[in-house]
Amino acid sequence: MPAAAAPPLTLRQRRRAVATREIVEAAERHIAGNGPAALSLRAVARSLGMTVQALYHYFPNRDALVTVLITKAYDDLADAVQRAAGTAPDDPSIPPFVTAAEAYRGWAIAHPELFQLLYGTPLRDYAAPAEGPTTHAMRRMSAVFQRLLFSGFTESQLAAADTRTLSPALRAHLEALPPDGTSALPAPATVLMLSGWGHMHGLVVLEVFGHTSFMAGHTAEIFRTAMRDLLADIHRRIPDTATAAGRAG
Amino acid sequence: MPAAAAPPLTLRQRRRAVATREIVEAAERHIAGNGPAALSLRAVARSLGMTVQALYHYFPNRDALVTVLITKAYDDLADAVQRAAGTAPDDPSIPPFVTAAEAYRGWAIAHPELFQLLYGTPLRDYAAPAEGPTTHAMRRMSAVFQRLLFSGFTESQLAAADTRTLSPALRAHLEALPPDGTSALPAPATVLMLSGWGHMHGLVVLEVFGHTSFMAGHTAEIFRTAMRDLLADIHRRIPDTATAAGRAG
DNA sequence: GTCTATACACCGATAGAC
DNA sequence: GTCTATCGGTGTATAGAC
Repeated sequence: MPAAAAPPLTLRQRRRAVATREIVEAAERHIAGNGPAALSLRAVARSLGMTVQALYHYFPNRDALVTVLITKAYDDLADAVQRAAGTAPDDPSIPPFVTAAEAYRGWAIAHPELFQLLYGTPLRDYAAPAEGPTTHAMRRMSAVFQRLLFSGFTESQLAAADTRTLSPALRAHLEALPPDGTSALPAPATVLMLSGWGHMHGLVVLEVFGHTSFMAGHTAEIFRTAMRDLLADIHRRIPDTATAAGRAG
Repeated sequence: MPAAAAPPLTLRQRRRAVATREIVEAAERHIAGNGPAALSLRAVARSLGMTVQALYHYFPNRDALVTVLITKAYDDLADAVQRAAGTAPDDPSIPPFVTAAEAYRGWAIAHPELFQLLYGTPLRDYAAPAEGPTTHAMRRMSAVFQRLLFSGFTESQLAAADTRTLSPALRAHLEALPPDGTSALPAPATVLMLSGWGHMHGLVVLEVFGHTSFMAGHTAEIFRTAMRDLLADIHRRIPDTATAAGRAG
């Protein structure tokens, strides 16, 4: 064989990458079918026609696989939100923020078990790696929503947003946070966004976890209504200035 | 359920009731220490110094125990909210609704594992009995919040609340719901309450499940601020009797 | 890299002796 | 009512053959 380095290591690595991907996909299928709590290396191996021990060659333990799955799910969700935020809605009367929020809800409903993996009861005996890549996906979503909620307002407008008086400690804490978007957000705006995040997330969580079954097929309409109101309420709390385009209507 | 006037119990029945109560309490301790997913009859038996088979004499299977635990947790939570709603706040500037919402949050933080049992990922292989007593506790909380949000407004005011236009189907569905409080709620008010429930619940869920750790010790203040704003936003959407016109912005 | 085999823990549930 | 014994299943993880 020609000694000239056609790197066999690369081939190896590629085979390994393919196998790893297949394992992850099988794990996702298993979660989708049986819920996050039922995830086990045995089950994944079974569904691939392998034995458990083969998997240990790709993942040192169950936690490593779970970490990959959580990271991927966070990224999928952030992708869905970001994509929706960049797509012009069919109905021009629907604000882009509402479209993005509906993408959040839509992803959760389309992948309820993955959503549970992210936002449900933490997995037993699973310790998430500190400061993992989940933070990265969170920041991406945060940046998107930040833009959709606050673009068009100046920093001084946002700083004057009508939240209740914030304690100096809270204000200091908020202003010391690393910025998610391009620039740091004034403390009142951060509070508004946090509250709005809770609002959006809460409605989705209640629905996905089955606590709004009495609302039958009307949850989409309620969600849209709530998100439009949320947006309006946040904007109402941001004062107009002479130069700012009027938003009321 | 409170030990109100009950028919005389035989000694056997009383012993059995005591034993049952001890089992439930042990199960609660185990959940509090290890999370809902770790609940098993074996573990409970161990912590009581019994064998598993003894437990089967009190509960036909694991699901029966879980159902009792869930029911009790719902009732505890509803009790906490109801009690707070009936207590005058120390600070008169805090609306009773905010006090009740803080009781909801407080209970969740004090009993995070029980809160997970109620609102987290559904337990694997557990099928909740249809229309169980959980509905009862939900109705109680609903009635409390309904009163705290809407008392002082007439039904016609509530009917004119400024939600976006609701589809006839949704409106019909909402008005056909069995009333939680003393009287049926007009459709727009129900939408506002549902949205508010999601808002409150979402902030609590994010905190209890560890997604707001970056807010350190400031979550209480943020929650209070958000709940005051929530209340104000709902009230702003309910027209005054004098001027029944909707507001534009 | 993948296999068999194994060790050791856990679980729900049942049968039958006392 | 409580016990021992047992069945059949889950899981994580390791050792060693090929």
